[in-house]
Amino acid sequence: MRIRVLLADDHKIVRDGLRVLIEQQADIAVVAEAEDGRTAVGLVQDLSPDVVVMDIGMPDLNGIEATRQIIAKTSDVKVIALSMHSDRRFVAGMLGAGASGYLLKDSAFEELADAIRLVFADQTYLSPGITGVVIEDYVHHASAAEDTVLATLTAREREVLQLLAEGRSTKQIASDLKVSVKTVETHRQNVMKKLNLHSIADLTKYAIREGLTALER
Amino acid sequence: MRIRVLLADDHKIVRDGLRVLIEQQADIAVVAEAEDGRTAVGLVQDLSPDVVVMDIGMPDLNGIEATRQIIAKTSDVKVIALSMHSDRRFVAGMLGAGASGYLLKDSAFEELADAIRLVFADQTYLSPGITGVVIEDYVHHASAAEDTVLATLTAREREVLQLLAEGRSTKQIASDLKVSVKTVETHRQNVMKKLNLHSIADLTKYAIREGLTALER
DNA sequence: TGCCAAAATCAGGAATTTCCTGATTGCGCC
DNA sequence: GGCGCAATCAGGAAATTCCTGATTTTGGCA
Repeated sequence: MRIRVLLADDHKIVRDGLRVLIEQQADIAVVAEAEDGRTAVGLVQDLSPDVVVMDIGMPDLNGIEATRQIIAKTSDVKVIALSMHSDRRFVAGMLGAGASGYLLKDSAFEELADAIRLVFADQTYLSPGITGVVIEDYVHHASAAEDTVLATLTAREREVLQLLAEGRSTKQIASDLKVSVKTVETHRQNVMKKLNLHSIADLTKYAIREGLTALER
Repeated sequence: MRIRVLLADDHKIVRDGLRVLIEQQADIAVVAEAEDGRTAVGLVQDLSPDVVVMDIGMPDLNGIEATRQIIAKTSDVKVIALSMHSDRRFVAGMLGAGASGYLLKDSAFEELADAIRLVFADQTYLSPGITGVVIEDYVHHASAAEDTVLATLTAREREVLQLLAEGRSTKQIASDLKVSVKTVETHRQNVMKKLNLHSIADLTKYAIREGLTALER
């Protein structure tokens, strides 16, 4: 039986490439692809793959939040982060969310294949460039991602914050999340109160600084 | 004889994927890879490939500048831009530098293969999502690579944009500028129309990119 | 297992903002 | 003198925000 992998990355051409590479491995198979975090969470529920290869910078629901939700809901699935940056906040965020591996996109594909096998065997894998960051934080017992106030936001609040910072209206968000407008409002108000911010502009800047949304379009 | 392609992208795992995909095509071959723009320029000199597939966001020498140099030095080579964003500045920059194609990373791989064949046959290729931007610029004879769209905003509009991006409410801005709320509204609407943005979050990101407001607090 | 606190959900109603259209005034410029 | 553009403002419907309060779900944990 091959190791069943779910690919989550917002760029189709990147998924196309990874899929072909993975399919060349006799012991690994791609069972599905997702182009955003929310889709990934749903697909994991439906298909229970063995391993999720997760990009961090995705629209709608980012990789960290998606990982948090996946790990919370599913016991057995492993997540490998596939990221452009070695920024400590992303590393700490993904590992804190429960990822078993962290790979830089600079890596050669062989590393990804190895990482998939390792995490499937209940081990962990970090890109060489990442281990340094982790060890440093460990040594300074830098309580991981957490000094950030972001930690005080609940998962749902972070989700709403990200969508707001992506330019969605309250109504759109309510529809995306399938809850009422009033609920979304409440979440936004709680976020504003917790962060002591009072406008969408300030929320957006905060989200950018925290890596919840990208500056580019 | 296969079409000889040079791959330039700063993420090895992405190059790995693209290479495998391309090698599956009977009529296309990858002759070399570059992980930054400067290396790409050198390799084109040495190998004179038929087509260069060029990422835009690369270290050292970005894709736009690299393309400019390649086109200047080599007569026959074609360049296809492979980019994450449909931002008009990147599109205009690459096309202005002499690229024959512009593909979004959202695209399926088949599009890239088609694009390679097209530009090799002296034609051009634009991703569907890109054509709109180009046509719009063309219609408004927005002389392509022009200085930032910001130039098209009036002084008053820039002023309002900045205040919005700083988190002020419409009412506050009206009071600051000593004009009516309605006037501020009109300015904001004009800004949104000109920039084709539809939320305060997007306006804020734009203002940050243009240096109208700072990310820090 | 049963209870508690936090999280998530929703509502009512007043104030504010947004959205769309249309209008007026002043100013430079050919 | 007329034209285009910038800046100003209005009306009115729709949407959002702001504030308060309430119910249901959920995850520990004693």
